[in-house]
Amino acid sequence: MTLPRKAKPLLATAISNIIRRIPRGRVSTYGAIAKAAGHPRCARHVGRVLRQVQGLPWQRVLGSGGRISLRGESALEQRFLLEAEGVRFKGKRADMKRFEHHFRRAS
DNA sequence: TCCGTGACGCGAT
DNA sequence: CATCGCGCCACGG
Repeated sequence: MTLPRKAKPLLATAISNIIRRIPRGRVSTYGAIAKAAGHPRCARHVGRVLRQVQGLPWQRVLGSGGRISLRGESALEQRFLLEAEGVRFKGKRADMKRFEHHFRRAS
């Protein structure tokens, strides 16, 4: 039976799982996460997922180039948390050369 | 179903 | 470096 099984792509789940793979002391970007999750054009959704889903290492997700996308105090907290786990910054951006996490095909 | 809304990204100015 | 504009796309009202 050609079951029109919707099997929702569950973008939120895919994205959440990817984010959970970022190890302590390393970071990634919205775009890279969307891509690794199999939804290369859904960078904007990564942010939404981070707000909805609790328990994710949200502080390890940065904007392109290692920039913090949050504003105000949240931005300060994110930077504080990252530096606390060893991530170093160069001006306003994290040193991606050394701290960006590169996802692999099959975890 | 249509419409506004983003924790975005990137090129142009 | 700071801004702007536009494409992108799942969600919720």
